Amino acid sequence: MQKKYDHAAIEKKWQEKWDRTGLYVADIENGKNHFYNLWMFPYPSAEGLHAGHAFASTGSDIVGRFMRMNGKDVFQPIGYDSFGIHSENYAIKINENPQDVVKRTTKHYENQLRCLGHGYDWTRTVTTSDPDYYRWTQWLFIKMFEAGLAYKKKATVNFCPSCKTVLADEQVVSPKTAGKDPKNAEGETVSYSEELKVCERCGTIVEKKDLDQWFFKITDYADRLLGGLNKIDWSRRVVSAQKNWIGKSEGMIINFKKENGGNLPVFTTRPDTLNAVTFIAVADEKMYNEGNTEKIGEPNGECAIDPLTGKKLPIWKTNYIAAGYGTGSVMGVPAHDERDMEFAKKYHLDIVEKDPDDSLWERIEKEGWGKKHINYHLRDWLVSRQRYWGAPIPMIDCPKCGWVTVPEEDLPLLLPPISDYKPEGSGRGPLANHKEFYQVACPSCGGQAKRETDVMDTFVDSSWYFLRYPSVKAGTSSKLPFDPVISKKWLPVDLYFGGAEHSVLHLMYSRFVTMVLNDLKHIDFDEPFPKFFAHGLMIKDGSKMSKSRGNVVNPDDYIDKFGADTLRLYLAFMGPMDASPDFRDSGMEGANRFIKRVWKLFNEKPNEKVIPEVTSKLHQTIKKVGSDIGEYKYNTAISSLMELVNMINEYKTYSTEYLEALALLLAPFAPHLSEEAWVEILGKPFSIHKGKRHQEGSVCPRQVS
RNA sequence: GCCGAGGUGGCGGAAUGGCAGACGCGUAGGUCUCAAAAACCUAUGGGGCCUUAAACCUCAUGUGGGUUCGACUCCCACCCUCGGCACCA
Repeated sequence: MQKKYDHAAIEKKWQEKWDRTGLYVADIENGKNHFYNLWMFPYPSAEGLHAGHAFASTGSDIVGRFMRMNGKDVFQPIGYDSFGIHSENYAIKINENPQDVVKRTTKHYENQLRCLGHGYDWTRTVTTSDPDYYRWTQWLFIKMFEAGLAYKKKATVNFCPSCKTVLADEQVVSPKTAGKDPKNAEGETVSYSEELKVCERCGTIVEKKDLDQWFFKITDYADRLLGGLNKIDWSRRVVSAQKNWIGKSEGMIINFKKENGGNLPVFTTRPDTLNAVTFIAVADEKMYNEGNTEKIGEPNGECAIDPLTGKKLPIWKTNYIAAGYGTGSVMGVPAHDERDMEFAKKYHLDIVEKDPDDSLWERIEKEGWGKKHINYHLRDWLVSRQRYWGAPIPMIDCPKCGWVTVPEEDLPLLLPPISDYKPEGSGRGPLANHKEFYQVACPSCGGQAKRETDVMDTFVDSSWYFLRYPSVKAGTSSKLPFDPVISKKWLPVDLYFGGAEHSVLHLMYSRFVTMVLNDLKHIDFDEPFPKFFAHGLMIKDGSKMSKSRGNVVNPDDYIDKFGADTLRLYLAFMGPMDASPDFRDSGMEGANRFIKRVWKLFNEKPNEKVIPEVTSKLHQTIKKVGSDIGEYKYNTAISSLMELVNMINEYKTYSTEYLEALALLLAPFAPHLSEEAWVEILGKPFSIHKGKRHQEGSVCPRQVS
């Protein structure tokens, strides 16, 4: 009687042994053939990991296992993006302190991740809300400030009335992108319109406010961020999204002289159409109304002079010019611009039909009317938040010395435990109610000064975490954010695996921070992720799996019922990793059937029957599995394994050669089953995940010859 | 409007110039069983031909053209879906 495959016992057994023997602990100091395999760390939510996380993390784990078996020293770390509004909101909801909630949720995540059977190095984890981590986030802020790349400025910014904090431009999106029904400040759902600008997190329509805020000067790096895209191997849609966001336009700034003196500069990408200009349009913020596409305007009473003809050009105040872009004014050329045409028709302005003249580019510069200019859509990164659960900004405002950094030896600047941590929406963070926090002596002159009471956005925390993993060591506190020797060896990340939803958020901020740290000589590379793979988003019942839609699938139930190997196999078999798979229960049975069939195969009475057809199929399969993993097409790798298994069964050729190879090929996808077969049935030395040719004490004959 | 990805059975998907639909799900029939489940076997794109069977014919990869001995695949035009940007001058 053949024994049944007891997935629960077998998976538990190997997970414990892997952990006990440190199978996945990377040799950071001595490893030579390094492969830094990184998956975007999750933020620990109350609900725990859902099937989308399992899909993505399994996709990353398969590559890691494959590389390890091929002799790479794989470093595959994991951590938690535990600081920030998402964790804080949940704490508020259940009326607990975020510190306690995070302790619980990270533990839950760890358990879930372990149950999936991923090969993480649990000796080097990162938790962004841990003082030993965020002291270095504060260090980063100080470095930014010292380099002149952090500044506080009063500006018109986006404010979310529900989150009661300002947002970065990148966190303001269309309702479609947010994946939520748009809501007004009172939390009522409003009718959908693509024009609406909402908070990426909660879907609430953002407000404009004039507030004093901290920015990072990412615009200084606009051109490098754009240029760097050409030298990295990233999914095209992400490259495209970053290009669009940076939004480079090449043109000219032309200085029109006003009739009564003074200049009026305009930015244009079409100086060759200067010969058809008939008016000047300037932005008027009072007329500007979000989402209103009806063009309105009125003459401001002045005129500018056309440098070509000397004619007077009326200046109009309008709502169709964006104040924050270019110079906030444009030259109106109805003949070559639809919007100018629409405006000119409505207000009966002149329309001059003239062909564009390329020689104008040169002439305008020669005559001194204007000069070439490159404009970017990208704005500086707003990093301060009027919330509690984040890294305090390490800055002190002294009436005498101005803004002074907290001395590095005083880091971490601890986030004090307070009970009134809920946001008020007053434009100030909860720490602003705590004198004992903000009343400090100026580190420079010793006089009475005031500490900044805003905290940093969670995207600052995650902008550098990948630098920390290799240098961190459990149970030790650090003297540096990252060790220069270790970083030189292990960074940049060899393969970054994650979702495309962070295209212009985390993925751009990380590139920016890396470039800055490179300029400051802390690291010797300027692209953190030379290879990034964007997996698809998991779909359930036709829409993106998300908590707000209530269509999340908890992987735990499936692990209980079928085991992690079945779940992994099912997730990997659904389609190519960059597609968006639709989660269905029905397919799970098929994956489980395959696991059981393979188990049965390993338990057949061995024979040494070798059939050329099967051998040939085996070799094709070996080739295909390897190349498919390299392209993240696990579905076809698995289907070829299924074909192989079908053929072995058909011919009843249970030879050791076939079974060993099958176990090895299956190991990245179903690590527990293959380990059990390898060690317990085939009698091979632990562990299959070291790969056949790289096991201690076992030398492959092929390698000897 | 601009940039990017895509469109193939009932479903997920395979095939990137050479037998379209691999592999899997589902469905139908069968074996086993007192029965069911599980497992296994067989069939499974549409239409046609045929007493039966083997076989055969024909249509079919979003639409319309083209290149080629041969096109899901390459070229041109268009339609639709998804992602990003957008009164950005």
